[in-house]
Amino acid sequence: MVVKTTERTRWRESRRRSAREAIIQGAWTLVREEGLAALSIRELASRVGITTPTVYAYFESKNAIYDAMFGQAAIEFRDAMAAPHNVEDQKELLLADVHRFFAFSLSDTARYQLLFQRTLPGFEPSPESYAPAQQALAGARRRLADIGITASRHLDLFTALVTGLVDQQVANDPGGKRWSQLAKEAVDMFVTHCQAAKVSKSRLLIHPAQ
Amino acid sequence: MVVKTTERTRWRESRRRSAREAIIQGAWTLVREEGLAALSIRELASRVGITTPTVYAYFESKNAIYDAMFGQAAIEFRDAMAAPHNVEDQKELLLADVHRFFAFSLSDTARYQLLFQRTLPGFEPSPESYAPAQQALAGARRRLADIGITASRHLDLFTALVTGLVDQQVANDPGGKRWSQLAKEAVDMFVTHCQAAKVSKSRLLIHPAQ
DNA sequence: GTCTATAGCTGGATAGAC
DNA sequence: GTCTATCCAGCTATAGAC
Repeated sequence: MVVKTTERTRWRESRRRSAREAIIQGAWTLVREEGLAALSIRELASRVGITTPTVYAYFESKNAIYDAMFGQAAIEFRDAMAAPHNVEDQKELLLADVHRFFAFSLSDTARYQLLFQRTLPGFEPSPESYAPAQQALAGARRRLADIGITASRHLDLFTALVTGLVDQQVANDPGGKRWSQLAKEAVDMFVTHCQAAKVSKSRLLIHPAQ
Repeated sequence: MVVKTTERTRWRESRRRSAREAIIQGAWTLVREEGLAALSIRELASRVGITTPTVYAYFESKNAIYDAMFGQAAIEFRDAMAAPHNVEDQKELLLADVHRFFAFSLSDTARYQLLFQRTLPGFEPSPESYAPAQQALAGARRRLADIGITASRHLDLFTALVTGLVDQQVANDPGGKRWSQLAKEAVDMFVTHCQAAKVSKSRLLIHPAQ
């Protein structure tokens, strides 16, 4: 009861800023501790210091909470990837982006799971929540185009390579760098391959009979 | 009631072979239809034509059912990957393995999810169930060694690349071949890269002073 | 807006008769 | 081994008082 009182005091303080924000924050700490799928309205309310009906005063359903979390995470992702770099070389920029993706993913694996793995049964993000993530992917496409990689199959190969590395890292060695340390080698391999493909293609254009 | 009767008839027939087998089969059809996490003992029992206590006569818990499914899937995986090939070239063999992995994964995405994605909260396969999968991974390691790729970082790069491609395919285009058609290009890229790394390393050995 | 109280459901698992 | 009946816990969500 005493504990409840301090929680409610905290609640009233945070209300001055935003009640929705406070609930979302509680949801994040909960899923970080107990897993993304373990979000429970009761547990969430109890931790934030309110009751379940109050949660429903701010969100119409549990999936609405997931959607708000997704929207927040997508904005964080876009902003993290859009921050300016202090290198010039185009290939270095691409590698820096990959490192950023690793850092973003590993700094909060629950967020990573929500954003990039379709693991919540029955949940689909709303278009509004999804939009910022699409902007970030468009940025990646631009980065590749800047070094002359535009073929759609190469974009697909790149996403598969990078998400494959990050997935392995998150799933099998979340605190280490067994796969993240392969980022540079992987980007080198990929860029070399794409440029070689381009050269052989231009040779074909010069000597079409070959 | 009439329906129940026919289900129980089917049950008695299947009992002659193996009760556990019949329950596992029902579990597979259930998770294929409703998702891996949606396995429910009640629903499972109802579909197979028995009651929940009967299920507990054959499996001590729900996770024991998952474990039996995992063990069966791991054996199927090992056998699928170990079947003989009818090509000779070592690089072709590696590519054939990748194609087999795609085919195996896409032919049953629930099975893929159980075997290769850690998505069930609280479930860990027992060592006995896991063993066949390890044998298959050892086969992949041997295949890479046959073409001179032995560096552990290259094994990690290879698994990340292949699982990345398969993950994208399973998650975003399960009926198509948007990523599976990149298998050959990806394997070429990877093998070329590893062999180039080897050449430059041997050069360093010949001229250690650079 | 926030509470108490509870509806209504589904889940895993078990007791005990047969 | 298989059933009926049930326990107990958890969940989302809501009714209605204040």
